[in-house]
Amino acid sequence: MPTTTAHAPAFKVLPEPSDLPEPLAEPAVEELRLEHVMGALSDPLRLTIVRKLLLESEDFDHSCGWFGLDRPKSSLTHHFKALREAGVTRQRQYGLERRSHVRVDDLNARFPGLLDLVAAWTPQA
Amino acid sequence: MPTTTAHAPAFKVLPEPSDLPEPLAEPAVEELRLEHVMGALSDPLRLTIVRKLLLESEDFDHSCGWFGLDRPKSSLTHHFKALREAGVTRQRQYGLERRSHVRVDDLNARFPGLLDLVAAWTPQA
DNA sequence: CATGCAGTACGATTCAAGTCGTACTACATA
DNA sequence: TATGTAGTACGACTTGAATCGTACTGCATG
Repeated sequence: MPTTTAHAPAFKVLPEPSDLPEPLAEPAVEELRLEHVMGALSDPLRLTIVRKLLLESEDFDHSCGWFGLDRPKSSLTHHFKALREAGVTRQRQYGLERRSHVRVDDLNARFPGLLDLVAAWTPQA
Repeated sequence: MPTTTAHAPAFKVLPEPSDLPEPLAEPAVEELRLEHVMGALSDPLRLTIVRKLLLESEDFDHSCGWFGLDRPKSSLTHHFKALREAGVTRQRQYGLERRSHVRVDDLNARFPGLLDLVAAWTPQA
């Protein structure tokens, strides 16, 4: 509690269950819908993102700069949000960066085999 | 076989490789694209159609009336066309009816496991 | 404190998709 | 030949997605 700094309303003093930042808003496992996941994965850029995470992530989260995608930042925000809202990726805020990883366990539990298809995907010639 | 009915301009005298009508235009197996298939399967009505074909078709083609979908005919045309153009279904013209079936072998060859996900899908509560 | 950096927020534009009504074709059959 | 049937074709409308520029926030570091 700050002594009496008139404006400051104690931003995030909730006890954290782990040392990781809280994930951004996302559907719970049981809320995952095949049609939404399919919709998220019907875009080549998003397939590229998810595949790269699956094949090269080495179990780390990655900021959207890591992907080396040649698109304006606001476009990337749009696509990463689409993936998160469909439940394909989880995003956490690490200071300045918002890092993503694929919800592998959740997706394998609900849609077994789906991620294998994404990993095997190759962009159009 | 009519003997010599004056007007008849012999509509389909091409030699048929089998006794089935020719399929309507569709992508070849090697042209199937995951993003297009995903896009076709990102719609609940189309998931309903494909799942019903997978679970209840008994290896027969089915006209679009068979599905009992409560939508205008022109909407159904739209969705069956979307499925066919993505390569999910094959359509053949049987006289008046245009019957559909899922391209099970092609899809299993290119995207193994995908149809299992569709078969396990259930519409939103 | 000024600059740079990672990313969001907002708004504009463009384009595709879903939805449907109406009109039409082609065939079957009463 | 008139009616019904299974479906397409076309056009209109509406909604959502993709695209991007610009402005902004919050933090780090010179």
